[in-house]
Amino acid sequence: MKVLLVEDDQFHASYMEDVLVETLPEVTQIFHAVNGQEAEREARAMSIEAVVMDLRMSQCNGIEAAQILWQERADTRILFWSNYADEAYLRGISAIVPEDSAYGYLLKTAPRDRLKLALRAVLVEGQIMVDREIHRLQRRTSSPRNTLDDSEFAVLLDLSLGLQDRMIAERQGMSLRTVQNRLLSLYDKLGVEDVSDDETPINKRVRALNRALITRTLNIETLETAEREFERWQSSRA
Amino acid sequence: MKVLLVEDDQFHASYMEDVLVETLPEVTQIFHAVNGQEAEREARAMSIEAVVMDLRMSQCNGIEAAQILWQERADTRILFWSNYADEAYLRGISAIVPEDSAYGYLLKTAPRDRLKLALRAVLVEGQIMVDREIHRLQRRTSSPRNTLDDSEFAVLLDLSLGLQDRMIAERQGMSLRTVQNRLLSLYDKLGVEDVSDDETPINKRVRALNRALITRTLNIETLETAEREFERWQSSRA
DNA sequence: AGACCTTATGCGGGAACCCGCAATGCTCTT
DNA sequence: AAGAGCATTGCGGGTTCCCGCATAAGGTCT
Repeated sequence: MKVLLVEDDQFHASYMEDVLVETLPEVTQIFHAVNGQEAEREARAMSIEAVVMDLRMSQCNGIEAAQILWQERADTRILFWSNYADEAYLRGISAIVPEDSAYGYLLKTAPRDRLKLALRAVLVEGQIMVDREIHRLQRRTSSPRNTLDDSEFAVLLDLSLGLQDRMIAERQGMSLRTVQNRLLSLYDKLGVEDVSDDETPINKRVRALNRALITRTLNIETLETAEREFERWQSSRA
Repeated sequence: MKVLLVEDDQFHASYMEDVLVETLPEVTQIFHAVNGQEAEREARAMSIEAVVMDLRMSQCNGIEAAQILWQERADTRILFWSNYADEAYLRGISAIVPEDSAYGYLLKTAPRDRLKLALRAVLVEGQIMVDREIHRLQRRTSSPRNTLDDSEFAVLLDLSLGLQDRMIAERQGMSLRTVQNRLLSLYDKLGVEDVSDDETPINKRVRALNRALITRTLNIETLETAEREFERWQSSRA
């Protein structure tokens, strides 16, 4: 089995390589890439079917890279391996994972044993495996039922790009007023108060983006990805 | 000399420890911390005068930790050591560095030789040293003269918190209209177009925050820090 | 079936925002 | 000293935003 390791931190890369050879005797070759473009080239040239992917890299981020890999062959098995337990990453991944593909999401702070287990489960057995830390995070209830549903999240993405209500409505196929209702529930779930302590009114749109970032519902990579998707959508109609 | 190493990634920590003992025979003891609170305690208990500090950590971030250390003893020598060349970090540091303190900013991708040099220059010789990669970034000219001056940056921070014009004016001691002028130049420098390609008007405030994040003028840690500062400011008047 | 709840949508108004126009005051040059 | 240039501030108007109120459609429970 050939494995592609996409990781721009040399220490983490060599650690992972070490664990790979120790854990999986099935592995015959390990290829390297330090960003998304390289990963794409390598995977195509070497017909890779198992990948370990860092999420935060310079250039193209891990989620977009994974999307390209899965477009080319949907049965690619990918273990995402990240420093951060951002809800944004998990949402990004579940938005692009093909029907019955194998993938996993593990934190870099996971102990060696759990890493070994995840490597075998995902890359060899083709299972789906998500680090408990991350799963727990998704179900958190810091404020009452603050889990965003898909349409709310889509509106949040559009908002974060700076789109106005009218454009969001057009893009989401909603009426103007519905978009505004979504925004209302977004403000609620993100904990956007209409006034701060000291009777200071705030700009809710900006505040919503701020809160989404601080709670890790969004992160900067998400914004970049959303931007590119918006441009594609915009050019695909005219 | 006692050195405190603040770093939550074990690989990077052991690498740094390795380089430290190899490079600086002056070092007698190396203490460890994995976040800002620990760093504060250790530094106080051990009367530390030289620190190597990661910037992105869970809990308290590196810049706030440094601020506390410098408040307790202004002659502490700190080498910041980060994965990311965000302008936001550099601004955050230069905003809190005391008069003639020694500090440095180095990327983790820097080669071992440059790291050794920086360690000696900052921790032993008390010089100031900023990685060329970062310095270059600060002077970038992707769009014409897009370097924000201090007052523009302050307004950007307030905007990113979701403050309205009136409140920004009060906090910055400007008139309402002046704040709006600052916003105008912010929109200009951040490349906020009034319309996208396809005649799609946008929400400039949100767009400004979006652009600031994508260009790394701000990052999420900056937002968190700004939030705490705003709360302090707000409670210190009433 | 009828009461009830949730969701989508329309309407209207008050507040905030964006920004052109213009007046004032400061600095710098000639 | 006069004029050019820039920052600061006020005013006014057009637009967007936020949201209460009201209506309609569709689902659920008794």
